[in-house]
Amino acid sequence: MQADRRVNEELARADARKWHFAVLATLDEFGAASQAELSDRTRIYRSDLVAVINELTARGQVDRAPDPADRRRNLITLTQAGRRQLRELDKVLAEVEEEVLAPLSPVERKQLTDLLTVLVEHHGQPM
Amino acid sequence: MQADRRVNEELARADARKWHFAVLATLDEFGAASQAELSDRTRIYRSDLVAVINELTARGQVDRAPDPADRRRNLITLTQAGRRQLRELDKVLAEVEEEVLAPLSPVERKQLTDLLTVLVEHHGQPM
DNA sequence: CCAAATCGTTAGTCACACTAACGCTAGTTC
DNA sequence: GAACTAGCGTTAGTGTGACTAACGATTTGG
Repeated sequence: MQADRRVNEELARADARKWHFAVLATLDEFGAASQAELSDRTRIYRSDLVAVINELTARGQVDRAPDPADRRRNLITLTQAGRRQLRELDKVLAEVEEEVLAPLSPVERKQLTDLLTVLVEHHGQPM
Repeated sequence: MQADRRVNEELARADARKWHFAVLATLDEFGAASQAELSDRTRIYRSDLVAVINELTARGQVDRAPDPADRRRNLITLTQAGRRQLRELDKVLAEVEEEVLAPLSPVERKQLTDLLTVLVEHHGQPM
């Protein structure tokens, strides 16, 4: 919870929240996608995603356009500004991570992430 | 987040939330206390604690009475029903923990809790 | 004795998880 | 090709939890 609070604080200073980061990072990793795909990948409910995409488009960080191949869909695309913001947030989050993990040695950090990775992968989507 | 969701689900089935558990457990560990002390120990804001204590008294799990030694204070006391509920919640949470940590061996579980303990103790209250 | 601090309380904001329902579009079936 | 079904985006609303501001009552320290 304390780590979470620090993350939120620092993201706020960069005019962002966790959801914004999640969407930007997902678009960067998997490329342009519909809102439904983003919802699946980020675990953000499609109802909440609407507002997030609104905010990101208002900041010019993503582009929302109807998908010509399926007119029910919106295609969300990462813009240059979005890519810049993502790099910025990556930096911010790396700093917080360093701060949070400060008391652990490199070996211990690897142990911790390995253990947590096992947990996440074990109970995948459903749980 | 998935573990948190499971915890919330199971607590809800026992007619409780995380805050209720936190207060009951703290009263059990440190004995009767004022709301301000509970706020310090549980990290629940004193403004939110009011409602939690209201709910716990409504369920008969704690008792709220003015402290004769300092009439600004309310003394919160664990009742028998509160102790019973705490034991119940302990059981529920142990089950969820077992479920969450299922893929880890006993040694790995100890590693994980040790690492997390280091983190929590390193950045104590402030952070 | 008076000012400052503490305590409980009320009211309100914000982030995020989650549900229900509606209109639109696409694919399927008869 | 009409009707049904399913998927998509959107709106509105609920509940939990973190956090702030302010107020009346009481206690404490100079």
